[in-house]
Amino acid sequence: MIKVTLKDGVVKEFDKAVTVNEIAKNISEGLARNACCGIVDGHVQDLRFVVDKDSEVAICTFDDEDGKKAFRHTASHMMAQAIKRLFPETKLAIGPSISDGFYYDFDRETPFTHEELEAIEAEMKRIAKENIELERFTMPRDEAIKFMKEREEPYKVELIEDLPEDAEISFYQQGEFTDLCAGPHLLSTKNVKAVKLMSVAGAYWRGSEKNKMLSRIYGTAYTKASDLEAYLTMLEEAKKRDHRKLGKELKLFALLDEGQGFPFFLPNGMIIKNTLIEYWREIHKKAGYVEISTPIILNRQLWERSGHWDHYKDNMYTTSIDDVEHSIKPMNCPGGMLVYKQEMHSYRDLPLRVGELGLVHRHEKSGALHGLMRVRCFTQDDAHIFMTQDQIKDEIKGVVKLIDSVYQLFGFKYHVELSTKPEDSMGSDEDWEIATDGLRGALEDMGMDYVVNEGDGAFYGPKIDFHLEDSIGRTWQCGTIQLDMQMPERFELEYTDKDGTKKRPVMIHRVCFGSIERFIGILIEHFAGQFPTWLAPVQVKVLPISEKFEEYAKKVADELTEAGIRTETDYRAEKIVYRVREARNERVPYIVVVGEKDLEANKVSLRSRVDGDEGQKDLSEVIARIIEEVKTRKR
RNA sequence: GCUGGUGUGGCUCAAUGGUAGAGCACUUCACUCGUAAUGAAGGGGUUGCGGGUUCGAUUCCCGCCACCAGCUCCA
Repeated sequence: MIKVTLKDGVVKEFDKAVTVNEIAKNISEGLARNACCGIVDGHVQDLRFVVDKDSEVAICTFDDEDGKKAFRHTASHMMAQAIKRLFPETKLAIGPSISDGFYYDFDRETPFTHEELEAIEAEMKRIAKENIELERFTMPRDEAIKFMKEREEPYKVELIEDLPEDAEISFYQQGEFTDLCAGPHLLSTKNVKAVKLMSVAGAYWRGSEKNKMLSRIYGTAYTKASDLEAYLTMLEEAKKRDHRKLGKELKLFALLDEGQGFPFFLPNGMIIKNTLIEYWREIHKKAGYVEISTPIILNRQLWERSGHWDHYKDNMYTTSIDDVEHSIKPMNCPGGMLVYKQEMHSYRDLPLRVGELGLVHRHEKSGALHGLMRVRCFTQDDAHIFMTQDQIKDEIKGVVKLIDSVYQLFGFKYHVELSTKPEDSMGSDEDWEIATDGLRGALEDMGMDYVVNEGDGAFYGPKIDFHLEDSIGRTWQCGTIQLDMQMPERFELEYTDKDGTKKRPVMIHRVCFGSIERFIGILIEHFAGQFPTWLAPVQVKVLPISEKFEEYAKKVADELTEAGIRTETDYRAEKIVYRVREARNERVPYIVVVGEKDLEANKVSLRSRVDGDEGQKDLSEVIARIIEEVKTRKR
């Protein structure tokens, strides 16, 4: 039973909770006329809905996604209201709620300064204090256009003009401010007090590069000041896990001016990269893959044949060899095709799974570069699977399982997207349908959750993408499975079927890590630099208490190294606390300290990253433990 | 590529229209130590690059470059 205070003060009880969006839908269908949601007095996390026609009430909480959206959407309107008060000449574009807050796009002669942002925030707080009620009303399309023309809001006029001619256009009004909006909103501005404007950035009108760039202000809002504080603290914490910061601190990789977007791997980073590759080879061998390596530079003719030249040449690096134009590979597939064509294939050979750790180069726009996440040269853990049409589903399932097992190992959360035929594509609609159905069918069979990304496929086929999160919740595409019926056609790939006729195989392009560089970036942020023992660049650090025990420390370190454990020593004439501190800052999983009492007992003192000081142990026990962790790839 | 912001020793940051300073790190010396910073001394910067204004620019102005946030893009 839910008690709700209605707008007119009447308390009603309901046994059914309905979400904000359901109500909003009712409104758009004309079933209800006025809907807002608000915060029930005394329970700031409860939002309420009032529908004035027949007093239907729906309730949701701020913890609901819908409730958060309504709350932050109102905050966004309040920001627009504040800006109209302070800078009346500003033109309004659009302002929705987003996952961690809201934004609003504005058109103004001069960009917003930091000081202006503070003034806007202060004005928003004033608007909250004024406790302004929000009212929804509608008018026919032509009236709505007139209304916004009078107010000199060209962007709003354009938005309304794009709506159907017979549409009833809804508006939300709060005091002197009225905005074109589908809602829903809070009942009043009064509870939107914990507001913070985060940043100003450019954003194209309607998301198109061809349009004018507007000023976008990002902000966030919470029902409680303490929640806002917690959010800001979380962001601060996340910054400490940034792979670019940790990459430098832990000496994993470097990004230098001498090669913008071309990462350098330092010895520590190289251990992680090589260890990942070792793991990759192991699981692929088990899954029935063979491995090849194809050249980095191949001639232009090949790229014309694959279609990459037509679709992608602006992003390819080119060079000339003996007056013949060549390109550095942006993808491995054409090389893979040529390898397939090296011999005749029987249906008995299929599916043929061919892996390649290929270094590819792509000219990404300078503004798109981001640490290891988006670079201009990276290693794809690629593979091409050649198969018959009736093997499609099983092969896709096999790859999905393989990718899932990789992500499980690290404890990654991920989401899956199915991307369909883009505008600029090759191949027949029929081929695309077969391919898309194959991918969708595999996902459905496996009961996987996925979102459909219309028109976002590769030019040669649809794809399933796996997205992983970084420390502040941005997601990056890592794994991908692409089904391709075009390349086999273009390269005239064949196999001999049971009846002796030549048939065309279907192929899958797929990666698990995606880019090893990006994957390492995600790993660094996920583990905050505290890699599982099997990946840690240094697994054990041996520290003698003082110079007197250096000899014993050396003996211990030698034994650890002999057992295949990555061991470092620190014999510097620094205090033991100092050297322990450094080893901890380096995120070394195990620290072994040796002094007088250890020497006497022929033992070592162990500190593990997980359990802290563990006291004296036999060295053989420590070795066995680390080896077991490495073997099982314990997290 | 676009919009905005930032740019000072290896790192984190301070200062100023009169040619730069701290901590950490590094080197040396002393301490010989029991689980997150022992002390002292020393070396290290053409203040991102190029112009302009000025008697004088690291500081003010312009251009470029790089980085950061977002947008666009990501076959």
